[in-house]
Amino acid sequence: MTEGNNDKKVTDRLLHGLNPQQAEAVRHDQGPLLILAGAGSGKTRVITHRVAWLVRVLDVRPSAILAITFTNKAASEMKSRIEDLIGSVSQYMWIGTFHAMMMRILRRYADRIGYDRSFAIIDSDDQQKVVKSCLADLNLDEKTFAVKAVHGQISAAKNALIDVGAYERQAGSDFFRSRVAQVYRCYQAKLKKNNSMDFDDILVEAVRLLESQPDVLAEYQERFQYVLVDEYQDTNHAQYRLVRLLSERHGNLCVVGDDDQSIYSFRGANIQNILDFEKDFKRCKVIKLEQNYRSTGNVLKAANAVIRHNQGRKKKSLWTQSDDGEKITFLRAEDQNEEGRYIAREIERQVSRLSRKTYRDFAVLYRLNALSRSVEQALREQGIPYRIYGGTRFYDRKEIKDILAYLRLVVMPDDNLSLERVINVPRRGIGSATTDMLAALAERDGVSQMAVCQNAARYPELQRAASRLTAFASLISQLGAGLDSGGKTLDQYLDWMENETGLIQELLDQQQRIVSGDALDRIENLKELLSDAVEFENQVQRLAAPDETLPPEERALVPANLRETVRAFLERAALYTEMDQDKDQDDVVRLLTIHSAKGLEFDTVFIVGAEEGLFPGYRSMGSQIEFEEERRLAYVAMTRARRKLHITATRSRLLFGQTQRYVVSPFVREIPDEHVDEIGGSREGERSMPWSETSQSLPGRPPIPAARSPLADAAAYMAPKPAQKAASVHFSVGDKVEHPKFGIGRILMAEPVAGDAILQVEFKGVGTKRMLAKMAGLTRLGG
DNA sequence: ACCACGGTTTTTTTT
DNA sequence: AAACCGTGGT
Ligand SMILES: Nc1ncnc2c1ncn2[C@@H]1O[C@H](COP(=O)(O)OP(=O)(O)OP(=O)(O)O)[C@@H](O)[C@H]1O
Repeated sequence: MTEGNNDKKVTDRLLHGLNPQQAEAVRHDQGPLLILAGAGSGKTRVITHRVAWLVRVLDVRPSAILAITFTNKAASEMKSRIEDLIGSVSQYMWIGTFHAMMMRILRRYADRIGYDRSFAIIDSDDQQKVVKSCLADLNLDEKTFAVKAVHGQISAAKNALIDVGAYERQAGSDFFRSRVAQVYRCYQAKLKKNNSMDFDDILVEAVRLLESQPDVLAEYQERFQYVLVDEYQDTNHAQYRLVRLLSERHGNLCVVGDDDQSIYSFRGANIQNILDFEKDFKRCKVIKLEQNYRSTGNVLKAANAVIRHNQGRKKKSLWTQSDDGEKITFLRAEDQNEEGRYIAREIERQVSRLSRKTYRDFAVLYRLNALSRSVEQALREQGIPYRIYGGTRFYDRKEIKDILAYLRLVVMPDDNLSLERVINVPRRGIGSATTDMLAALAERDGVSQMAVCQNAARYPELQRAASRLTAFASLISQLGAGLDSGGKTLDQYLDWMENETGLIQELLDQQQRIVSGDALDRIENLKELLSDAVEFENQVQRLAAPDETLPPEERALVPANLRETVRAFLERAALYTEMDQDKDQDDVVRLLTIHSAKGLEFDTVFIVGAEEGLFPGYRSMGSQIEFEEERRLAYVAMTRARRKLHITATRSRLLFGQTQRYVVSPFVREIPDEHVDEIGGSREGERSMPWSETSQSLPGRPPIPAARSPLADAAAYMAPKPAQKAASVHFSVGDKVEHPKFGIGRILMAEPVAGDAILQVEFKGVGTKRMLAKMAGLTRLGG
């Protein structure tokens, strides 16, 4: 098949908006291809167009294409761009993260390597718990063997594809490592017994599956004629192995990346993967892209000047056609409050001006999540809508994890980890003595803990606790019945469950006793999960629509009933972050770490906390390797800006409970003077300038906190907030109501919460109760 | 079994 | 500063 056979219009369209090097990369046909290029040079665009080209011009079957992205968000963007280019046949392609793609394979074949195909993915929280219980089993002291450190070792080993046996051999008689090896062994055994994998296992077990099952390997090797990997500089060894395996048959592997943007070594990413690609894949073609389309001159030249200080990188000469644009503004602020106020004021100024900027044009980037606090506060005071990404994922909040654990328990009753999580949440009088016994009995009889609960009466050891355990087991089966009884949507089911389990009631009680100030937030989060479920079901329905021409193999993965929808929902909760579901059109300022900003771009970027010790972090300052990774991080941060870059540093900062004095980050000092305007002091040394000189260019003393605007309040929400169904709750204080259980009562208080309302109702002869209006089953009595 | 208290520890970055 | 852990009283 040659290009000549095809309509010139099609080829023109697919090459439109590409420079000659990009076009060359797109048109490349057989054999390995490395696209090595600096920031903003259109690498991602090349992958997208190349995929379209393969299908439209080279007549490659869409299902023969595997495209790996770094985040789920990047995957959905790529999907929709490709769909724009070639239409809905793009549905047949595999586009996603390594983890998401390997899950597809594992869901089909995990039984070949000793898992049930419905295995669960455990999150880092559960990972820690398992490590802890292994440490306890092995009588290892958590002081000497810090849970995080041990888990870090295990995770690193997995990323490097070192299995338990190999780790044991390597550890030899080394005191620490040999014990870690024991924990590693125990940890894997426990996961397997619980039919679970952790995040790393998704890759490791996929490798093991492919390497041990020749027919499975052959199937996918045959299938994937073309494999493309974006952000290749941040792949780890397991991912490298997967790429090799999957592309081996056809040899059409295209990887795209920038060694200067390798910033995930803490997660096992190996920059050598991209540096050695030419050696690794013989007859490899290398294309460099050198024109930057993203940033204005000053931004780009400054970033180039900084990254040039790194040793052992592949030299690139990035240039741009666009003019120099505005200089970078560097602010030396007195402290974090002034830094925050500067940002808030600057954003407000740009938005209210005629510069036609909107909030979504701005992003604030930082090295540590902890730095978001002060910025957040300043934005809130100015009434600027914003959203924070990172930190604790929405799905990782305690209350969300609790309800998800119930959900998992309903579809997989044998999941001991989930059972342990919720058996006493809310309080059911099942304490550690009972749970320990429960675990021991399950272990002894080789059954799941749920099975023991179901037959608790038959275990004399359980004594009086037996009835509580049976009650718990019947709660779960009752929840299961609700799942299969039909007629419910996912969000309705979740809503029902949140009440049935007593989780909501517990939070209501907590709120009443003012024990926990965030009980209300938690209720809101639980309600937010319902919105999330609505959105998820909509997506599922779109996929399941009869006009979607999915291949049978893929269609089998689309949930056909509520039970399957629940499984899919759980899987998404394990794999997705709020960033992945981000609606770009939401008009809010974005606050995120530099790591999570990789691959994104914004009109105006603020980099905060540019102080030595923070950025670069003091830990990295002893090692050249780590110091250079910090510099790459600076490079990534700077190159996110399209038009304007602000960098701020404080003289002293309150962080982690102490105020410390800081000097300006060396990376800032590496920017040539001609690209920078300084405010508030020099980037050099500590010649502390008299503050009064510049103070008029900055906001005055802290303003009296502005009334919190509703806009800001809504935006302070971490997760996207789709329109909630209009609450069908019109109760107001003083209404007379009837409750199915408590009888007649009067409403003392009504407080709106996330599309619902918390009611405080006084019932005759029963007392005061708190309940959520929608689920309470109240009827208003005509007065 | 649960809760309150006090002392200790934490802090990179995340698919 | 805030989150976490273990302890001892109820
Ligand atoms: N040939 C082109 N003409 C005009 N604009 C382009 C061209 N190629 C890419 N761009 C634009 O340049 C910007 C950066 O592109 P892209 O995100 O693909 O770069 P990248 O190399 O993946 O960047 P990074 O490595 O920094 O994530 C995008 O806004 C894209 O639309």
